[in-house]
Amino acid sequence: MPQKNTGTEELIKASAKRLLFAEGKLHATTQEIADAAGVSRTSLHYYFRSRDLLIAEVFQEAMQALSERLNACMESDKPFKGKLEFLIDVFLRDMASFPYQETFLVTQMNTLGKELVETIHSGPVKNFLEEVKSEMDLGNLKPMDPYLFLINLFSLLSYPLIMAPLYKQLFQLTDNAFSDLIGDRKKMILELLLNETDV
Amino acid sequence: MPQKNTGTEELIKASAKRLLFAEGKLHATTQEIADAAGVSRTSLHYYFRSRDLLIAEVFQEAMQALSERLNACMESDKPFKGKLEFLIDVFLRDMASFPYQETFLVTQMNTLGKELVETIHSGPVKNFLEEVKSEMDLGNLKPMDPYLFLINLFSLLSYPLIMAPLYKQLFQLTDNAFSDLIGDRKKMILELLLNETDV
DNA sequence: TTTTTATTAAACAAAAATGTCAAATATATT
DNA sequence: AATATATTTGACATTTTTGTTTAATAAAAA
Repeated sequence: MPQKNTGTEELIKASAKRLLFAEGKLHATTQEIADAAGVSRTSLHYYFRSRDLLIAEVFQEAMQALSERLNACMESDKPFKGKLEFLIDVFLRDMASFPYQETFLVTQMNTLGKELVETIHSGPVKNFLEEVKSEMDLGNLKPMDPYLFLINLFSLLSYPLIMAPLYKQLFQLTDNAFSDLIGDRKKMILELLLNETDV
Repeated sequence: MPQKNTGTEELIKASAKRLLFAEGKLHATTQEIADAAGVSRTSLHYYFRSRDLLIAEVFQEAMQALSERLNACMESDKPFKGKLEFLIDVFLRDMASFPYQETFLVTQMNTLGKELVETIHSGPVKNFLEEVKSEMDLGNLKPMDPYLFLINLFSLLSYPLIMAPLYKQLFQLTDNAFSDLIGDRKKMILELLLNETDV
């Protein structure tokens, strides 16, 4: 393992993430990853020993990052609606660059066991859920199980970007037509989830 | 290729679909598929010549089936709300048995080109979208681009089931707790999408 | 400059997955 | 029952992917 840091290790991980999360090549080979990083396949082994270890590391980092992103939004020092908007902004941006990240995580959890991740869970969710509950009591949100509110929120945020190729095909929409369609997703989501007419 | 029909060919396809769509093993090997079907790997080659051809056939069938399911719901002889409920029922049932079908389709479209599917598109969507528009004009639905209504609908239907393992982990929910949560999904979706309090 | 150390690469080895073929088994037909 | 045909299998071959080793290159330290 290297002691000096030339950035190659991070470059390889970043390239792997690009292939896996951005392009949706969920089983990119070591060769493809090395090519994407512009290094030889041997370097990949030098830094990570095996494909499995590289994938495991990428998985762990993605899981950790997701959890932290979630926490950062939910713990931010804002009123509820501000937190919500922050969360939407953050996750929409993330989905735009890495639409297949969640898909990767889930398929990994399916093929491998869940041993890898048993450490990870998002703490601040509970507090945020309390806030959601309060907002419902205040009549600002439709009353429902606060977990469902969150799941609905993430559904509306993520799914359209994950399944874009499928719906472009089924609905016969061009790339541009589709982009226009989901262009103001934030507004759409807020209108749907908040009990207001003007958000 | 066989002339008599002993069901083996269908059995192999069904087993492949179970692995791919139900268990989310998006790159099941020929051996795994053959094992799941209880036949030898050679039979798989006898019927499909190669893994690629088997996958292509499964892909095509799934795409076709999806499109037809969509059409059947949208063309059904019911008032709008009936169609909508029918569609929700059909797709929720489908998601319960094959949660990773859409994921498979999309990742295939990403790795392979889109040449395979250029024939497939859902015709009756356009008519249904007209109906959606009418309902909006009548004030029964929040006004928005009708395509967005559809995409929101599918998001709420599919995403929670696709990402179940991830959210169980992040929210620290048991299988039962999660099932309870999304138990009455239909009611939830209708409440969210329709401009009524009692659906 | 030489010596050490980190990094990369090319060649090779091993493993895993796919694909082929000839023979065996089962099924139907006469 | 004998023959023909459909189906399945086991053994082998090929290809693809992964992993290792050894030597070359580049960078830093002495």
